[in-house]
Amino acid sequence: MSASPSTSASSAPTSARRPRADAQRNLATVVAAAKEVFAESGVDAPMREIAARAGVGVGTIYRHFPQRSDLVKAVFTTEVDAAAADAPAIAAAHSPGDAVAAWLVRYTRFVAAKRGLGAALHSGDTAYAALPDYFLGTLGPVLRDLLDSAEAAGEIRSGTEPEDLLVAVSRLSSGQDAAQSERLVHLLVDGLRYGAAR
Amino acid sequence: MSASPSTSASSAPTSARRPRADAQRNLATVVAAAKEVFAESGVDAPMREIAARAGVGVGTIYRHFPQRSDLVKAVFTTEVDAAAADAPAIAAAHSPGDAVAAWLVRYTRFVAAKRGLGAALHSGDTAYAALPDYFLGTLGPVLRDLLDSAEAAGEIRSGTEPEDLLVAVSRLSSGQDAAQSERLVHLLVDGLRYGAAR
DNA sequence: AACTATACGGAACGTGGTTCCGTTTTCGCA
DNA sequence: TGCGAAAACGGAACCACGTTCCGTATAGTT
Repeated sequence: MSASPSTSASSAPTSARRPRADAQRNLATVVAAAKEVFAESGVDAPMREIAARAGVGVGTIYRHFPQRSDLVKAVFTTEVDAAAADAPAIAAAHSPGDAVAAWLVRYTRFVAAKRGLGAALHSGDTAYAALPDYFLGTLGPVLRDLLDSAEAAGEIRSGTEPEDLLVAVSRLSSGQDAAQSERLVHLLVDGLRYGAAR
Repeated sequence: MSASPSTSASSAPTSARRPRADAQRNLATVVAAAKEVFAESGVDAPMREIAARAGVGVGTIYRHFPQRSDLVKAVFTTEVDAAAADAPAIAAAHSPGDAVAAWLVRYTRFVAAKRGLGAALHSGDTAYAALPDYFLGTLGPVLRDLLDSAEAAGEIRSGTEPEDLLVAVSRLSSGQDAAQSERLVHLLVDGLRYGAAR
C-alpha cells in the first residue's frame, strides 16, 4: 500500500517504478488513430499511415502491439463488447425468434463497417488466429442465450451452435453491399426457422 | 481474303503476322504452373515462385497477365466451367430441391480448395473486381435453372436470386474447416426451403 | 540535480509486386 | 536459305510495406 495510488491492483511487485504517463497517452492515441484508419482504409492499412495519424513513430506502435493483429484486436474489442451489451435490450424488444434475427443483423452492420476484417478473420493467416477466439468467446455465450430462448419458444430448430452462426454471419457480411449482406443473413436465419418445433 | 490461311476466323485484319508459337507455349506453361502454386500456397503466392516453377521470368508473366487477377481468372476459368458442366448430371440424379443443395455443396468443395480465393473475391480490392463477374456470369444462369425447377416443384421459396446464393456460398466456404463450411451451406439451403409453396 | 529505466522515433532490412529495357527468338519475305 | 523487324523474353531495378534495431529523449526516482 505504498506506491500505486489510483489504479486498483496492478501485476508484478518486482519493479518499483510506475508505468510512464507518456506511454499510456501514446497507447490511447495510437488506438484512436488506428480505429479511424481501419474504418477508412480497412484493416490492411499501412502501419506508417497509422503512425503518422497518431503522430508517433512506427516503433512506438510495435512496442505496444508486437503483432499487427494485437492492434486490430485492441481496436475492435470495445465494439465487440458493445454488441454483446446490446443483446438484453434486443431480447426485450422482440419475440425470441425475431431477437436472434435482429441481433444478428446488428452484428452484420458492425462487421460490414470494418472493411477487410471478415476476410482477415478467416484468412487462415496464423497471425490473426487469436481474433476469432476473442469474437467467439465474447459473443458466443450471448448468442447462445438468444438461441436457447428462441428454441424454447419453438421458433427455431435446435442443435445450431452459436459459433457456427457467428462465423457464418461475419463471412456473409464481408462484402461492401450492405443490402445484400442483410438479405443473406435473413436467408440464413430462415434456415434456423425451417424445421422448428412450431 | 488473302492472307491468314490456317486459323479459321481470327480478329483484326489490320496485322498480317500470326501470334508467335513460343508465346502461346509459355502462356500455357505459366497457367499450369500457377494452377499448381495456387493450390499449394494460395492465390497470394509470390509471382517469382510461379515464374520459377514455369521456368520463365516474371516479365513474361506480366506480359500475358497485366493484372495478377488476370492470372487468377485464367487459372480458375476451367474449373468454373467444370462446375457448370456438372449441373445437368446432378439435376438428373436428385429431386429438384435436393439438386440445388447438392450442386451448391459441390461448388463449396471447389471454392474451399482454393485457399484465399474466397477472401480475394470479396476483399473489395478493385483489382479482383472482374473475378466475381466471371463467376456470376457463368454460374448464375446454371444455378437459376436449378432454382427455377425447385421452385416449380414447390420445394423451395421463390424470389431468391442465384447471384446472392453464389456469393453467400463462396463466402461461407472461405474457411479451412470443410465440415463447418458444409454445415453452414446446408443451413442456408434450409433457409430456401422455409416458406416454400409446399 | 543527477541518474537510470523506459519509451520514442525513424533509419535500416527483408520481402514481394510491378515496371523497364537490353537481349534473344520467331516469322514473313526475298 | 538468309535477313530484318516485330514480338517476346528474362531478370535487374524500383517502390511500397511490415518489422526490427538502436541511438536519443524523457519520466520518474533518489
